[in-house]
Amino acid sequence: MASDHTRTAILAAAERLYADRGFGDVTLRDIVAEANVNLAAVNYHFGSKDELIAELFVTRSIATNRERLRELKAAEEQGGGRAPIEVILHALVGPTLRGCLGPENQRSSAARFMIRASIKSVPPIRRIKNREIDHLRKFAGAMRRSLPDRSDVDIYWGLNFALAMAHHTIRESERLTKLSEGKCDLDDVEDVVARVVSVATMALTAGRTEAKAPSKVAAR
Amino acid sequence: MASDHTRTAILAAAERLYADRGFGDVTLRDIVAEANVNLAAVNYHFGSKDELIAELFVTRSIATNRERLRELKAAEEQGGGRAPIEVILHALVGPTLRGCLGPENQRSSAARFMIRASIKSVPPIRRIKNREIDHLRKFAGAMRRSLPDRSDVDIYWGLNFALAMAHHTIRESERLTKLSEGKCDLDDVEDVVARVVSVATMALTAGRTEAKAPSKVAAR
DNA sequence: GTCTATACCCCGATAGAC
DNA sequence: GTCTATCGGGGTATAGAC
Repeated sequence: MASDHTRTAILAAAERLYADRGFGDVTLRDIVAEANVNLAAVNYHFGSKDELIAELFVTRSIATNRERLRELKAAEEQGGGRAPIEVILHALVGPTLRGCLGPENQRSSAARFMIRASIKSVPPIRRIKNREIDHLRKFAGAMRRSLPDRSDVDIYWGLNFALAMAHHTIRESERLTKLSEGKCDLDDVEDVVARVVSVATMALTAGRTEAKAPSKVAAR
Repeated sequence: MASDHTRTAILAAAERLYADRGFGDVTLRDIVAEANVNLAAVNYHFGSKDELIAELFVTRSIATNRERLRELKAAEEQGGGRAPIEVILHALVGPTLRGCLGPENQRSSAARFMIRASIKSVPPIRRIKNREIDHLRKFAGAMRRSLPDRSDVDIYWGLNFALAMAHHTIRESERLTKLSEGKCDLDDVEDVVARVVSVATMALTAGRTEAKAPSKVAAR
């Protein structure tokens, strides 16, 4: 209880510093100085630098996944076990986008930490992401129930593209702002969510893509 | 001439080792051992570990961008300065996907290096990517000419989503394979290209997204 | 169980001789 | 251009104090 003051102080200091300066530029010595604890305490409580990062990541990650499933479950219950595809996609990408985007000046250090994590992807984070497959399978199942005529392959590609748009937009938000000279407003989170959901829905509902066509288009 | 044998040997060894084991797990000492050169030679020729990685990345990156522009130019000339949107998108994502995907067993170490680079994104690589904005602007221009009725904002979002799908599919190809239990065939590159182009085209040509709608859907 | 002091080893970088 | 030697600093491991 009072005893994990050290542990908590390390987590708080680490999250703040990582959010501000990234993983590579923050040393454990920086963190322990900020938290006013001893260097060895990090290894005692977390085992290694990577596992400290992992701990921060999972905490936030679990919260997002819980919110995703909450929205998904609510939607399927309301629809009698079969939700509209837009609503499923909304549950999939909404929590993630809402957790990382939004007005810059009010972005929590937790949010900025998650953006860094999206970009850098150190080993422990990839490990955790790979364990997320079971979580994604639940969405694949809901999508299959929503679109029973669609092939599994199309479902998976739709899921992949939805996540692609959400994560890439977070990862490269700075570049998109620069490229569009500010015309793309990344602070309007609900607009971004709507755009991603809209495109992903089209991908999943449009007449079969004639994917196998050679399409030698523009091949010199 | 004979003098840059050292330089070349370092580049070759570095690319191979980074492709196999990633940036974090390969030390300069590993590289110089593989290349049979002296440790200090790396800093003499490249300045730092990061700049060595950057050199490898730009070489490959420039080749891809050249191919992209070649396809774009050919398409616009053929269409009298105005190419179909599918063809523009094909020129945008085709070279990148072709350079990183394909049958696993025939993937060059250059290709595997670029996949690592897509995932890890060390500082020098992000620096280079930010310089790519001018390159992307050329595609935005072509897209605007192709779809003159579309707003700039929609053009930029379409461009963003096209790149998102391409890069995310490369980054997370392993996860998609696992998730779909092999049903999504990432070795069939032209199929992947066709899928990305198809979805991005829909995103850009479908009736205006009613993006600003609050869309309180599923909000508990 | 917690926390501290300290030492270890390896990494990237550099200086200076050749 | 190339090499040897070395430096500062990073993460990690351990021994022991509370």
